[in-house]
Order: sequence, then structure tokens, then C-alpha cells
Amino acid sequence: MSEQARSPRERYREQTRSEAKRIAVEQLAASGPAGISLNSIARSMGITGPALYRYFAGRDELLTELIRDAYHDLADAVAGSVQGSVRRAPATRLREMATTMRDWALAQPHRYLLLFGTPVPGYAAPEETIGAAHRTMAAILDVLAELAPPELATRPRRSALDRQLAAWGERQGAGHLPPAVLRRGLAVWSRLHGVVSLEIEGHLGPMGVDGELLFRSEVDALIAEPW
Amino acid sequence: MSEQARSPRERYREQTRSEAKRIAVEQLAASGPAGISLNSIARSMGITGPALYRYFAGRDELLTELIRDAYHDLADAVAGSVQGSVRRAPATRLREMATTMRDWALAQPHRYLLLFGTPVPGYAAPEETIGAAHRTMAAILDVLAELAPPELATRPRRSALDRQLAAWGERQGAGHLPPAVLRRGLAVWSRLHGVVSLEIEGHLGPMGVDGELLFRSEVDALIAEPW
DNA sequence: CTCTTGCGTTATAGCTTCTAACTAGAGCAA
DNA sequence: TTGCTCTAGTTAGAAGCTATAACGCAAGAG
Repeated sequence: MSEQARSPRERYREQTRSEAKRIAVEQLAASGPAGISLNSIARSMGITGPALYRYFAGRDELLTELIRDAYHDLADAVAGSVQGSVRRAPATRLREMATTMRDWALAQPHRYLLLFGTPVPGYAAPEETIGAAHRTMAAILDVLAELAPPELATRPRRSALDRQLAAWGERQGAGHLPPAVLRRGLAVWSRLHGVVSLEIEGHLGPMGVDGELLFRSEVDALIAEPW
Repeated sequence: MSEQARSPRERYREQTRSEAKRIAVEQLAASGPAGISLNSIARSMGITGPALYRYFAGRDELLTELIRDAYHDLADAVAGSVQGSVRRAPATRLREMATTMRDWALAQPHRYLLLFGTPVPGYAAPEETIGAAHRTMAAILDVLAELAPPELATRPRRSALDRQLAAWGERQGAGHLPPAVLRRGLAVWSRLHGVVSLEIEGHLGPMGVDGELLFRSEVDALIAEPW
């Protein structure tokens, strides 16, 4: 708590900002990204519309912060799950991590969609946000490194995808991981995202399929997949 | 061409409607769903805003038609690919079908996201749209049925997911397919959606990963996956 | 204790969706 | 061909949005 409360003014400012964001998330949940309105947020807070422009440069900046927050939240949840399950069996850890991710998404679909749904037009991911995304991936890789068979490190086959992933790994300080683990990490991410987003967007409903069952089946397949 | 040209008026009406939709898709591509404006579409067409309300009950109806059209387009593309590759090896057919899907999405990401991105608030999938979605799935299943080993039909194991899928299969007149094929169909759909949507939304860019390579890797895994 | 700085105000421009009321003209029917 | 109907377009306007400008007040900074 060393950087907070720099001054009463700063404190107050931060408080108003976060209340505005809280209400924005409510509106997001109620009527999607398009339903977020600075004007009506201000009204909810008992101030006039233009007053909010002292706190946010505009609607886009508010949106961007919501995205930023969501990225960090999700990364915290996933990394927390992985951290909390050290000492358990690797397959169990992967299952738990996956479940954490899905639960996070199901609990707040609108926020998940803010990250992985239709990109909001004026938004370009800032460095820091990318960092949070990579933190999530790092957690996934943590578990996978443990799940992978030991002899994997000696396997030399390097495809083009492997090289791209290796370059990313270097930049992220995960250069020590075998290519196959990185590849599997990408597969985990994209498959989990596939099931979760289909479920959240309601595409499974009309088929009468329970999202959780499909999800479990996909996670099982990931664990069973040969290296 | 028996139902078209019922009357000059009807013809003209249909023509204006489709021009409006054409412009709407342009706007969609340029600035996302939020950028679609009846007013500015009208302006583009050389008429005033309210005039368009003779053709569409409101913005939501226009949006809904764009979604409807996109569903049918995608279904046509996928079904067409599957139809066109009869006589080829099943694995090749699957690969081609998958590529068709990805190409369709890459060629018009905004339209893909209209279907599989953040759901538009006021929109509830009408029966007919669901039909198009199921047509896509039917095409996938067509290929998979051929790819599956013959002895599969004799395998009795029926999970809860299998039962849900079987019920859907009955309703769709695909009751003859083995449960494992239906399950695999769901996996194909969700995995393809996973990679494609990550790529389209630009999540692979910051990692330096080429979407096509990841895509191929996932398709290969699907083909190699044991039954 | 003064003075700066920041928060909130109102007013306003320009955009949006969408309704209401009206006009002109195109197509249909006798 | 004549006459009627109905449709597509018009303008006007309400209500809402983002965002900027100009102004006052009050609280923290020094």
C-alpha cells in the first residue's frame, strides 16, 4: 500500500474512477459493450455527463481500462489456480486450471467476450495488456512442462511453428521449454477458448449440448494426447 | 427464378434492401457492428434516413439479416466444399473443409465475428438461422462418418454427452450416425472455431505465431486422434 | 492565508435511432 | 385511358449519445 493515498485528491479521484468502472461493468453485463454510456454512468453516480470526462478522456479510454482489468483478472485467476495446485498430479493441475478458466468465463461472460469476443474498434492492446495475456500462457506452460514426459527435451524436430514459438519463448524468458510444450500450450489455449466461447455465446444451446460435458471431453482429449 | 420478380415494386424493393445490406457490410468491415448506421447508409444511397425505415423495421432487423445471410453463406461454403470433394480421401476432405471454413473467415472476419463473436444484444437466433448452422454441422459429420473406422458402429459406450448428441441427431435426421462421430463433429467445430477466432481477433499476432501453422497443426491432430 | 488547481456545472454542436405527418408519383384495376 | 390506392420518399422533431467550451466554486497546496 505504498503507492496509494498519495494525496486526498488522488485517493478521491481513484475512488470515483473505480466506481465509474464498476457501473460500466454492470451496463456491460446488462446490454453489451454498446450499452455502456458515459452519460448514463454519470447519471447513476449523481453527477452530470461532462463531469466524467475529467476522469476518462472518453468512452474508448473507459472501455480500454475495462479490457485491461479483465486481462489481469483472468491472468490472476489462472495463475492462482496453477500456483495453488503445486504438488498435485500434473493432469489434475491441468484439469483444475482449465476449470478455473471456464468458471471465470461463465461467471462473467461479458468480460470474457470483452477479451475474446469481437474486438472493440478503437482498441489496440497496450504492452501491459499483452503482458497479462502472456502471464496466462506462462501458467498454462507451467503445468504442461510438468505433464510432458521427460524424454521430450531430447527430441529435436523443429517445425516452423516451433521456431516462432521458440522466439516468443526467448522474449518471455521461457526459452528453456521444449518446443512440444509450447506447441501444446497453444493447443490448450485455443481449444479451451473454442469450447468456452461456443458455450458462452449460446451456440451449444440449440444443439441441446451441455457445455460442461463437452468441456470435460476436450480437456480429457488434451491430457490423453500423445507427445 | 420463379419467386423473384413478383411485381416491379417487389423487385425494386428487394434491390434497395440488398443495396442497403451491401453498404451495411462495408460499414461493418470498416468499423465493426457499432459502426453500422441506418442514417449514414441512407445518405450513401442518396436518400434520407427515415426512408430506410420503409425497408427495415429498425437497426436490429438489418443486423439480424446480416447475421442470417452470413450463416447461410458460411453453410453454403462448407457444404459446398464437402460436396465437391466426394471421392477424395476422407482425411483430405476434412482438411479441405477446414481450410474452406478458415478461408471464409479470414476473407471476411467481421462477418465471422457477427456469427461467433460477441452476440449482438437484441438478437435471438431464429429457427431458420439455426437450420443453417446445423447444415454446417451436417457437412462436417458427412466427412467424419467417412473418416471413422467401420467397426465404430458396434461400439456401445454412451456417455451423457453422447445421449444429448443422439437426441440432436434424431431431430436433425442424422440418427444413424455413431455417437463417436457426433462427438468428434463437436470437437472439430469447437477446435476450428478456437484457432480461427484467435487468429481473426489478432491474439496470435503478439505471440508471433502464424495462424495457418497453428491451424494445420490442429487439423492434423484432429485427423490423427484415435477413435 | 492566499492562490492554484481540479471538479462540477450549463450550453452547445453534431451524431444517432426512430416516430409522425405529409406529398408526390408509380402501378393496378375498371 | 382514367382514376384510385398505396408506397416511397420527404421534413420535423423527440430523446439519447459523445464530446468540447466556458464558467464558478471550493478544497488542497504552499
